[in-house]
Amino acid sequence: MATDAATTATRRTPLSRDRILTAAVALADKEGIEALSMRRIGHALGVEAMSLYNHVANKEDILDGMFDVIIGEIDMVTAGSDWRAIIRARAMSAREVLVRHPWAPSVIQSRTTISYAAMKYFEATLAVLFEAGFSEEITHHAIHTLGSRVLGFTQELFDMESAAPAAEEEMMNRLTPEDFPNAVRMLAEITHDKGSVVGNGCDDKVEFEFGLDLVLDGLDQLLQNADA
Amino acid sequence: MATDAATTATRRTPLSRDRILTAAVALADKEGIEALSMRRIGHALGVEAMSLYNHVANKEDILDGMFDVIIGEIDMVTAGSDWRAIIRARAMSAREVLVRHPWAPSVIQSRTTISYAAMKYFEATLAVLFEAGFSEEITHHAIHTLGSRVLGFTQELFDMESAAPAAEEEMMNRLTPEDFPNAVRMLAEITHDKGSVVGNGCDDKVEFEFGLDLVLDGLDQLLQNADA
DNA sequence: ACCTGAACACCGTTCAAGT
DNA sequence: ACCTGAACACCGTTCAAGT
Repeated sequence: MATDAATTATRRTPLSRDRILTAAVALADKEGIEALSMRRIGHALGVEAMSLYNHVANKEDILDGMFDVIIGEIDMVTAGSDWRAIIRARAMSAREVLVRHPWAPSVIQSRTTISYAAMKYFEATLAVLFEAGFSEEITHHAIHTLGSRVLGFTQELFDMESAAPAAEEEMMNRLTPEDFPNAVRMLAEITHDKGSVVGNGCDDKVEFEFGLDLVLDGLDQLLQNADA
Repeated sequence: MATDAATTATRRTPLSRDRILTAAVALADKEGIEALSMRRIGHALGVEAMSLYNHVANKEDILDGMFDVIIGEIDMVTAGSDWRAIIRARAMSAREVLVRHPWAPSVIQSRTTISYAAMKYFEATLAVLFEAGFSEEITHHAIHTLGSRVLGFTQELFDMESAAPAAEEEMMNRLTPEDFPNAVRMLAEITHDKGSVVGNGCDDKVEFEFGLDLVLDGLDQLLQNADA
């Protein structure tokens, strides 16, 4: 209701990236991801589809933005004395966000680049694990295992080699020690065996086995306890 | 090269569901899932797109079939004395299949119905767990946790309530004790709290927490060992 | 019985033209 | 600076018409 000089034209709120993303998320929530088209997003905003291109690069750009909206909805709790409670609370919050937006897993899975917001999300999780005293190696394993559990992240998301070289370079340039101290710490320690399926120094098979064995160990323990 | 009376017309092999699925999988492997169109599948088979509709219902039907192809490629090992080795070998095989077909996770995630082949795959895993002596309850948890780890299965795949009522009924009718003794055993035991997010008697939040805590327990153990 | 030409209702995206 | 009409190259799908 506040009307300053810049927003006198209330008849039609000017388009913006944020408004487009908000409309896109609302449309996907209500009608499903298969109903999300440039034409229908435009319609929801009272505008033609082509107008969207003045504020977003293309549809992929919108999907990237929707991913960021999702990440922004996760409650990144920091309170709590032990690492476990913090990680658990964040994971439960992430799960709740995905339940709210059933289209999110498939959108996340289809992303080929990792955004700044996503990197920040991981940085924040790494910080908790390092703070707890986990080694670089175990932290690396843990982030893979938790990632696949919480957000359905797969190796593809971090397969930098499949990304455009320019995008990879840009990403690496943003990965400064000031901004991402924990990510840099982890990357510096993990061995770089470039022959593996995924790039980025991760041997996807090793990571998969780590998580699988963690689960199998847990199940085995339950079996032993039941027998006793 | 064997030419019996039935296959003299070698010039153009007649279309069939299998040939279409094989072509679709090959196309997705080579060009990516976004290149998979009815027109391009037809082109690969030297046929117009409309001809495909004589052998498959629609594109969704093709995607369903591709899921079955994927399942068929998993090596369902039965050899091995202990349950753990068997489950582990199957999971590793499933992972290998997904690496070979990078489009598979997104296709799996987008399926709304569960096929007979998929049900058989789960039945075979349930059999191993029951044989090992796991209770119905733990087996239920385990199948959820392993499912989300191995094939990226999410709750949606088993959300029968979101499926068409007719499809749900058909699925239930096929779930006979003769054909699916272990699935029936598990379903009979799990509590039916219909108010939950997913139907089918599963409380998705409980399943998520079970798997998450299994992982957190394992990580905590690693931390204790490192400190000692 | 199986294949297809033409058509319909959609897509994402570009670009010159409007204000 | 921002929006749009018209156009292009695609989609999935139907259906009457061909063989």
